[in-house]
Amino acid sequence: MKGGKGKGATSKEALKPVDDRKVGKRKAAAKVDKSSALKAKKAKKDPNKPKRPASAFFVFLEEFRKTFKKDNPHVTAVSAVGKAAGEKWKSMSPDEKAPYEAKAAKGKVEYGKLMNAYNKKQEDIADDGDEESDKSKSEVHDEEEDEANGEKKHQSVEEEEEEEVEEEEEEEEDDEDEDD
DNA sequence: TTGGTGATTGTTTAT
DNA sequence: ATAAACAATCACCAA
Repeated sequence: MKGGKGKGATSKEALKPVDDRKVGKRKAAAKVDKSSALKAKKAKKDPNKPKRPASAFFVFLEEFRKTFKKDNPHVTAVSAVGKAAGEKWKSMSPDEKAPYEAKAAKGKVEYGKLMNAYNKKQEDIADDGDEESDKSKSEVHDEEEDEANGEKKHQSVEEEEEEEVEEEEEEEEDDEDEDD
């Protein structure tokens, strides 16, 4: 065993300082921390900034909400669904989560493409320093094509799914008759 | 009227 | 590598 996979890194998992509800309200903090972004000049909002893909848990959560709502039409509290979903999520077996993870992984790939385009744009803006009006004449057509085309993500895609997960997701959209 | 909060976990990103 | 923030959702309360 020479190498051992231990790797230096702290083998100890002492990470997890924030165990509790986490920052509690990141929202509030986020607002306040604008300084980090506007430390430069103006907090430029990134309209192209791709939102983070839903994690496996969120994918499951969406569906779970549906079920939960059906069972508890009265309960509409987000916290109620979150707790129930989290509890069940941990109770779910890895195989059950597999399909959710698969979808999440896929979304992650697309996110990589968006990031590529976004990243490129950021660089473009950075070039000027101030994005601004005169640059606007450049116009931004959706420039996300070649680069995003089949760009293999450098991130190693571990395909350790020995289990054949049916990837055929048949979405039957049965019209739910909205009873009038 | 508007929007922020609450709660879950996972992923993403920046330092 | 680690810490922190953020991803969706929906009803309610405060200013």
